[in-house]
Amino acid sequence: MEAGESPVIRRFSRIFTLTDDERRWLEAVAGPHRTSSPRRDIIQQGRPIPFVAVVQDGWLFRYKRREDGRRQILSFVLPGDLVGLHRRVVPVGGHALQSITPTRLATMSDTQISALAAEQPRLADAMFRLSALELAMMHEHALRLGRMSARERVAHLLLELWTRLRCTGECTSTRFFFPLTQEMLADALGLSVMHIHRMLRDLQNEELISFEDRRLTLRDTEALAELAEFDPTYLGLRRNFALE
Amino acid sequence: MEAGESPVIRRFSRIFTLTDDERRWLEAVAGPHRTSSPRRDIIQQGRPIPFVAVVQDGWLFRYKRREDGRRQILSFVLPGDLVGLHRRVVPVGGHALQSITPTRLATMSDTQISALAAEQPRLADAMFRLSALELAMMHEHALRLGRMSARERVAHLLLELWTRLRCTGECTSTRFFFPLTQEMLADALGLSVMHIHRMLRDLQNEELISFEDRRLTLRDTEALAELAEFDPTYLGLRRNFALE
DNA sequence: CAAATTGCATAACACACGTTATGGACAATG
DNA sequence: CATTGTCCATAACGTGTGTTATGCAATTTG
Repeated sequence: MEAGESPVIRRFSRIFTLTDDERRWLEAVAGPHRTSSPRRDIIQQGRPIPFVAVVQDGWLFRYKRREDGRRQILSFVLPGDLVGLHRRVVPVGGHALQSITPTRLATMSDTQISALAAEQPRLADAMFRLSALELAMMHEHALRLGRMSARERVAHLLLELWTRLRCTGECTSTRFFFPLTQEMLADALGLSVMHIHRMLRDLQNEELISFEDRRLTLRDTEALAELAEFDPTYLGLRRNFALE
Repeated sequence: MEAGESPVIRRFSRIFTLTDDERRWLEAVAGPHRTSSPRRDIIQQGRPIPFVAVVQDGWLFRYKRREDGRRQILSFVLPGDLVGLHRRVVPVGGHALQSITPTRLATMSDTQISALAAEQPRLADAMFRLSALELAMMHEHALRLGRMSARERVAHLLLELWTRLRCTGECTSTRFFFPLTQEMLADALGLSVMHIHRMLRDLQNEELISFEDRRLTLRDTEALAELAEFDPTYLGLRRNFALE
């Protein structure tokens, strides 16, 4: 895995070894780039999905909002992830997509997408696999929300984010840039801001994690993984990937 | 929508009008049928996905189990639903599939699946749409688990099941066969059995629902929908489908 | 046909987590 | 450069939901 490659290529490289042709195709597919400042709704709930794109840079999240204002964050979207993939079959999205940091998306035209299956069947498979992975992450998210304690939920989510970042080379140690607010964590994990705060304080006091600046350090990944029963196989990685 | 048709055909008919050719293809695609008695694991967590199939009859659910024995039910699988769709790209499943009632599955061969895109592009699209729907239901499930009260969760799930059953013609009134135990509801909704019991008792006392035999009656669907902010558009149906 | 298990029910008690209130550091804004 | 808002922090208190115990009818099992 070379430095300087786009996150998509690093992402696909995890699935299989890319041929030069496929590599070129992936580099060429990126249509016009769309940039966005932080805290902008890029796709709105109940509105048409405007494009298919690959995240080149930045963090985002998908969320649903209830009439009374309560918000549920469904998933975090990191560099190398795809958005809007279901545009062709479900033109109107049931959830919104919001940027957390400044972001850069590489859009893909509808014609490129529909030509994919015929021209690059292995890449089409890889995309299918990525969308299967998205479902698998939602399954794990349901497990977190339904059957984990607050403490476990926090630890589990932090480990998932760390693992996904390492998977595309966005992170190479146990410290990484962490732009999520406590409110976002609360809305992702089905908890109150107060309680997220308590859990983060506890984990810090126990020296399992620490914050400096806007950076998070996982000080004892094994203890965290045991605490949360974290097993990254659902991310399409082998069991001990997190402990390398 | 005619009686006696297989649930798959009724399901696909909701998406678009099937040609005679497509109808024949769908009827022919059903390979060997697999039947199962209640409470059997048909697919096991961490084991290869043995086949792709359409549910012809019966209720099932997908679930994950934690090391300490706690269980999270991810989704309920009803007649007309597809299972094992990701087999080709993710051979090992991250969750199990269990039958609730006696079930009948119509399996589809791998060659049929891979020929689908070329031979029946509209059916392939419909399947893609069904898998997008599965993701949308997981999103709604996350919303239930993370940001609804126990009372709302119960009402919302009952309405979802009712709507899905009506969608394939399994149910035509507000009363339907309901094989879920309180334990299953608890494990689906992230609650304790005791609390599910409390909520069901309350809803019964308020005459919003009632049970006779193993049949559930929704006595006031509008009140339930308002209570739970239920809006079936995420099921690919128009907003007021539930109130027809 | 016993025996064991499952599903449902009621009650008392416990606690994990939510709510509300308040303040301070910092960043964004006019 | 005030001003406003955001994010984080600490504290006291309230409650929705979990836990444990127990019984009984219906079902499954040997």
